Amino acid sequence: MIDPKLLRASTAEVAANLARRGFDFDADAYLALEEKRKALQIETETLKSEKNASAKQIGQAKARGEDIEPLLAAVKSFGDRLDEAEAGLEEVLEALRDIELGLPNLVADDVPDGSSEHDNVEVRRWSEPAAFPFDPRDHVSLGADLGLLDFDAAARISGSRFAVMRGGLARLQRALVQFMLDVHTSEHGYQETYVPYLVQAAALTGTGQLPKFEADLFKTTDETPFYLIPTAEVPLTNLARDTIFDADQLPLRLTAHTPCFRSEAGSYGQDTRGMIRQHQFEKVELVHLVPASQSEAALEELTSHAETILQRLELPYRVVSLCAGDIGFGATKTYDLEVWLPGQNKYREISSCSNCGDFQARRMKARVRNPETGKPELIHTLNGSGVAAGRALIAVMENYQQEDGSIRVPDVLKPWMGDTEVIGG
RNA sequence: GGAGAGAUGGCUGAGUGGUCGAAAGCGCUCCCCUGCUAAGGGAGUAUACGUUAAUAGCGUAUCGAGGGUUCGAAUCCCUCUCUCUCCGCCA
Repeated sequence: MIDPKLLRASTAEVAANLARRGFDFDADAYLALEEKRKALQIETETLKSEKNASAKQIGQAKARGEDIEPLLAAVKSFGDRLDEAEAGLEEVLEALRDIELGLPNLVADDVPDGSSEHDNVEVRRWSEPAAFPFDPRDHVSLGADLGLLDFDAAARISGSRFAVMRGGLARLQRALVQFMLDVHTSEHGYQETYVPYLVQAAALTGTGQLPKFEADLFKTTDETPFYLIPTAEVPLTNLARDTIFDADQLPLRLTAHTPCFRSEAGSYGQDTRGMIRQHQFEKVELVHLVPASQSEAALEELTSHAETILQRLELPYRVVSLCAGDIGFGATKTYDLEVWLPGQNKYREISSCSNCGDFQARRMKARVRNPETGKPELIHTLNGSGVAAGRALIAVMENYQQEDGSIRVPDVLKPWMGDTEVIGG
């Protein structure tokens, strides 16, 4: 959520910032509502104040043993007026809340202009795509020939956009997860965390997936439904919900390996081949909870932590700074890591690292006590994939493939692969 | 799933319809006293929102959550959530 005070005081500036995203904010409608809110709130609170004073007088009179009948009569008329004012106020507040929850975060000043992914700016590149002495194949073809990646079986069980993996390939994904968790916990100072995969709507509202992106989520049909997490960002970041941290508890670095579930509504026709875009995939997530002053530096660090994984795996990648038009709803600035996929002959997103500023913290009331003033202040939250295991698996398959269709096991994964040095072949 | 008990401020814990945002103690902050330490005395010590130039005043809300009764609810009624104990079941 954008700071309501800022929204109120600097409506035009906020609208201009949101316009960089291509978001059309109806400032006039908002301001009209806000004016109504102000009038109604003042009226309501004044009436309540009068009512409270009257009730207090009655109590005092009664304590003195006086006749309270005349006072009672005088107070009767308050009820209806107050009910009416309160109902009106509630309606306006709800409308305002809908608007506020639907507004994306402000983008940072150093976010490049642009309207789509084509305008994203490459920040740096690591390593170079290897030259293959043969025509590199994509992971679908490799996996099928190995007999270890089976979309047909998945389709019989669950439908499209699911995968079944077997043997060395399934193990390779597990190795990737283990490797990533170990690096982040032992070298980057993250606390390994186990979290629920089913969450309440409030958690998703806290991180910003709701109310706007319900269609992208899987949801149970209970009266109070559970939602399947689309990313561990949701439970990890919500660990800060409704809490006031002591200054010395921050910064907090959390990591978790979870499956992620996405209905991918609106993605039909995109990446239908293979394992790039699935309803269910594995991911190691990184989350930082930091005091406001530290979030810019934290984004650089978090991004470098994700980069470390790709470097150790010796996978060529590039870092792009997302342009204003491509940046996610809750983020104020985002770096995407794009890994080289020889089978597709292009870079594809494998991690997205975002600074959400206080946008999520405000929604979930996550605060830290300022040691100097003693007052609670909103924290800043960051998240990033460190990295997506499914896509990392694809990247390893395609970058480590050999002419006979077998796949070499990257050196750093060997501790989890037993005697297996090559899958297939 | 069944039975019972409970949920109050940073913590402990009082409060069963009326100056209760809430006693008392602990903790914390400041001041005084004081060779040091210990002890002692005094004052202060929630959050959010609104109004405002203001983290000054003033107002509103908050005693697990949501509804209700009442002029007035931490206190009465209803629904829900969570925690604890016992039983059952289970990985």
